Amino acid sequence: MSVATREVILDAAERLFSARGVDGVAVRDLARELGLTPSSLYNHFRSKQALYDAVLERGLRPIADLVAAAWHPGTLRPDLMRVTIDGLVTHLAAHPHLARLLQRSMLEESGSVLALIERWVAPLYGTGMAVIRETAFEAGWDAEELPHLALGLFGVIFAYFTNSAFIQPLTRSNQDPLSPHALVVQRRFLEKAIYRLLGPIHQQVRPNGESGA
Amino acid sequence: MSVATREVILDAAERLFSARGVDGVAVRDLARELGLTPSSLYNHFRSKQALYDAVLERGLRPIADLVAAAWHPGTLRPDLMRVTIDGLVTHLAAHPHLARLLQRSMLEESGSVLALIERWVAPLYGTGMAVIRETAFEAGWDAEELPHLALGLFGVIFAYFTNSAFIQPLTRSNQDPLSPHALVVQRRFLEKAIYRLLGPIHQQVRPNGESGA
Amino acid sequence: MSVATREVILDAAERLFSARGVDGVAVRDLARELGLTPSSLYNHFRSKQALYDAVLERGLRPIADLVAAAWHPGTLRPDLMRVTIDGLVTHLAAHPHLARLLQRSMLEESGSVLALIERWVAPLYGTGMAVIRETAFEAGWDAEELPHLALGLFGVIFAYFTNSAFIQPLTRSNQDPLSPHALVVQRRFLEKAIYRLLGPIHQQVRPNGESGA
Amino acid sequence: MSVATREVILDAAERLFSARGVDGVAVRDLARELGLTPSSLYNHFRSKQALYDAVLERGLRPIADLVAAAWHPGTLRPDLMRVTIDGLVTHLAAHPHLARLLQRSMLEESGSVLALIERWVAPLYGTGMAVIRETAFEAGWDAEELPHLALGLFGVIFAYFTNSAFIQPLTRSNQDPLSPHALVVQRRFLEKAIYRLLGPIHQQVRPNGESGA
DNA sequence: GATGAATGAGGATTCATTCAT
DNA sequence: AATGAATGAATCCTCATTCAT
Repeated sequence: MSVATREVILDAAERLFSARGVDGVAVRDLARELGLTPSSLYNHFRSKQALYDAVLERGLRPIADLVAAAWHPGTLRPDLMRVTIDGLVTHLAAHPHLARLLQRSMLEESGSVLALIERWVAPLYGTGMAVIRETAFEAGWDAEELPHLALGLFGVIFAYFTNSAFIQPLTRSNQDPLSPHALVVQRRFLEKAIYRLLGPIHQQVRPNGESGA
Repeated sequence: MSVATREVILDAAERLFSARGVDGVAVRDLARELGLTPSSLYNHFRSKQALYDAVLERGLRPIADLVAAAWHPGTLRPDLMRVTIDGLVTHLAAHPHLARLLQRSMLEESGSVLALIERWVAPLYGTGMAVIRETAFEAGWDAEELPHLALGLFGVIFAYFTNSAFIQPLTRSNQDPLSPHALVVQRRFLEKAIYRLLGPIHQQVRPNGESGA
Repeated sequence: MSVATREVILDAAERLFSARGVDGVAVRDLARELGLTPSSLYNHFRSKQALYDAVLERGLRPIADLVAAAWHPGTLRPDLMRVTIDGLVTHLAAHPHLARLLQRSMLEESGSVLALIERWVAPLYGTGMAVIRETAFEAGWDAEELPHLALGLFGVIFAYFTNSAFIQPLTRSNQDPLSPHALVVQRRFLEKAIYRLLGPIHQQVRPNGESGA
Repeated sequence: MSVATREVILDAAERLFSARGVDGVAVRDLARELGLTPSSLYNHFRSKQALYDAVLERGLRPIADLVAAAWHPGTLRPDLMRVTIDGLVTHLAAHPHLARLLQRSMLEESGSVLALIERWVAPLYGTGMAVIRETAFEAGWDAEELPHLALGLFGVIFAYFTNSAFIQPLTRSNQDPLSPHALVVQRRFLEKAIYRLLGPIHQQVRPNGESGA
């Protein structure tokens, strides 16, 4: 029973934190959302910060796992990449608050987030870089460009989920950015985009006119 | 004198707001940083919110201008794109807090940010979409993919400046992500990446095996 | 079994209350110290206040008894005094928290402490005054000085146990103020001091130069 | 003006803290007593603890000064002792809360009080011990008894002011323990008592029968 | 322009206590 | 006897803002 309650609390917290930030959510609000008093909440989590940590951990661990699964020591097959991307999109769509939560935490500067770096993002970044390192050279990237490429890929992949809710009012279409169709398009877009960024150059023409051959 | 003071205040506010968010910065902190009392600050700005608006306006207007300049009604020359990217990178590097400030504001949900959308990001998004619309079709993108592409491009371009400070501790190199050399690399990376995403497909092979013709 | 549990609880409560005061000890702390939950504690004591009362009663009753034993209606033999002092020192040394607990309760102003006054300290004070009254006149004290003398004696006798823990860091010696030797010295000191204060003046010279004769 | 306000606040705080302890006084109560809101109080003192520290400092410094004045390097004239005692009684009577405040602080265990020990009580204790050391030997005290004597003297001197308010309901007389007459008596009592404890033994008979010669 | 003082509206957290199990 | 969950009342403190000087 306890674990269920915990999950319910984490759900609400994830939703509110991702929407308004940790500081933007009063424990009172969270409690009201749960039909509890603030004091009762403190019987489940020692502090708002601890609750935030738990939310981050629960949300980020699957992402880290997902990315980690893409890396099989020795053999990195390119088709694994697509599977990973697909999994990622599916996960982010299933947990619509996650991307914003992650971006928020990356903007914070509290000591707790530094711990988060160590625990969750570091392995994620490490794996990502390993994947990139094995693919990027024959895709025409220089060694010193790799960290930039990594951040760029992060941007391409996450920006949609992080910012589409914000952008939506600007587009004429009133489409839900997480509708099945929108997700199909996003998945297709991501595959194409990442292939262009990480795939072999073949006869691709470099922007500054050098031929890829 | 007044205008100089105003700029000094805006500088400090931009730095603090980008680092800790609007809610994370107490007027007290800001005043202390400026060697003033909170009361004195109110001689310059009617409210904290007004100060935040001014910071956003001062920071975002050049970006909007920059992008707007890339769009000459009728003729969209591809070389303008590179100039625009260059200008953008230069501007973001010169105002290292801007990207974080923008991302923060895109995550907020206050009514004031909705106003911001109308005033700054909407034209920016409009222009961006116009540019994309003229380039993307012969680059092999479908119409319904364009909004996804727009967000993706936003991600590629801004992610470096938004998150590099966060990522830096993870990389072994103790390089300043805003050092001249790092900026050269980022500029080069961005040009290549955007060309890959927006340039003509020529004989590029599509990821799912369809020929580009 | 019940009585043993009760004693264990009272022991812990006495220790914590004397160290941090009633308000300074959360029921939670007390429970944790006992390996219980706060709720469980309430199976043993109706309220924190009731627990405090019990602690005071258990701690102060022996003192009251001790002092009461010194007074045999009619004959108050001076050697009984020394026995009483000895017993008091022994008791305070055996219950190192008692003196602080008593001093704390004398500083409080809650209604409950007023009840405590009636029940425990009043007879103690009464007996003490009776003893003093029978001894002090031929020791050279005036009638109106007697209450002052009573408080002075209380101070001499209890100050060591109340404050030695606080003073100890100031003394160079790292001696435990409750070590057997320290107690021997304290006992000797107290006997001498009380004899000087309550003993016959004989040829003692008064401070202002009047001869005692 | 500011300094006056500060004094007013410290006065009220001293009164309340001494009566109910730091934890027993809500900032709200203190503010109400001053005709302020709690927030306003925080414009004058950074925290309740800082206010408490200031109260202790203001209250204890004169005592430390007083005792320090009794010690003239080299010559310690016994008549200075009486002057010191007189001054102490006068000061404690003029600041009726001080003794309770001091006793309270000696019972606390917070880190702040440890700092207090270093700053105020340590020199006080040092000077006291120096005085005692020069007087006590020919008064018949052994070296190892001196710390006990010091605490005993502390008890004799302070107990009246610390506990008289508590004891008063027990005495029949409804006399104010701080009335001028009561203070005269207390002063006389203290002089006699201290002379008995610290004066030369002459032909005094030791309690255990040893002759003083 | 600058500032000290005041304040109302929160906001996180603690705590003693209850009650159903 | 023990306990997990719930809670109302407090408590300390922060903060944006105002206003008289």
